[in-house]
Amino acid sequence: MITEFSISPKRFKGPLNLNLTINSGQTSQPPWKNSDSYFQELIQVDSSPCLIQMGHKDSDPRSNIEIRAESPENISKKSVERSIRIIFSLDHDLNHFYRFLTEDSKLSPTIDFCHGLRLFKAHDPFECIISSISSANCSILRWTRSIVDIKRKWGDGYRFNSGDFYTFPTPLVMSEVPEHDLEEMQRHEDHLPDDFIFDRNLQACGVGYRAKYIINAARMIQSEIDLVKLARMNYEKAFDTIIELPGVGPKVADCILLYGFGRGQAFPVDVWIKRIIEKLYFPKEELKPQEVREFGMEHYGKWAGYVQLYLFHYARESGLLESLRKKK
DNA sequence: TTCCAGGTAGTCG
DNA sequence: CGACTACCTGGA
Repeated sequence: MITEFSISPKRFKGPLNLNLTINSGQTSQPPWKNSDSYFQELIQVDSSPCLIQMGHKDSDPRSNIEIRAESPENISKKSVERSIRIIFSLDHDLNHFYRFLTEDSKLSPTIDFCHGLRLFKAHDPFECIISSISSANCSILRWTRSIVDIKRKWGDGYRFNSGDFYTFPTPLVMSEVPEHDLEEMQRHEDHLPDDFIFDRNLQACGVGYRAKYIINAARMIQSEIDLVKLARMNYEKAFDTIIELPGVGPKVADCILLYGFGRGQAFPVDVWIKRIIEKLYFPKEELKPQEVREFGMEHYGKWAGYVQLYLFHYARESGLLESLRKKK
């Protein structure tokens, strides 16, 4: 079944830059496949697989967003639109946010560099959790490639005219994946072909020492940690719960809550955000990551997540990042 | 070749 | 607690 429709920019507040949003390295998921100025990804809509293809008409960010949804099941346009509005944060009022940025002279320069950048939220919270764990101490290029690899190896595949797409595997599937070559080999016991290639294990996806974290996190989500309940908890309770997962420290926990669960008050602090905040607000002193986190949450309130996103992207594009490099 | 990338877990004082 | 360090991997 195929559904096509468009969303007028009049139906959300403020600009949207799809390309910027999708490719800004947010740990919700890897970038969507880009083909011919349209973006594609397989998502779940009403628990059914659905290939989304979307882009601005004539690649003009001010024009309608054109959307095509294809699914083996019957899916309503309304459900598709609801999913897209969530993933691309179309219900967030960026005009309101830009007024907030303008009030702080430290933040106002970010607007020009980030015009239309929105939170790129998870279409699968579990994928976001594993992505965030994989991103720790790792380049964006590498963790995104790992996630794509994981989907191809253990996700459910669907074939469309525009290519093959895969879901992210469930916690149950991930909890049973071999950690490394040795474990993969052991599972085959004694009937191994001579030309056997070890590639259906987690470390072969390039996640390195995080393989152990990922499998154990999947097991905990499978058994004791209920993501549905997590979504209903207040922030600190949810933070205390999710940080119990192996490989999840404060930065990753805040990323999961921001991108995976849409908690805008999250302020994930990595080394760059720490340096940027120090540079802008505390030029004479050095803060601890925890102090930067508290500063961000108190100072930026419900916009903390966006400020983090904008500061990071701004610093990266403006050259501020380079000037802050190697101080350690 | 050596270094570093959007941190975390483990150890030690 | 706070400070310190090892850690997979691959691109520059």
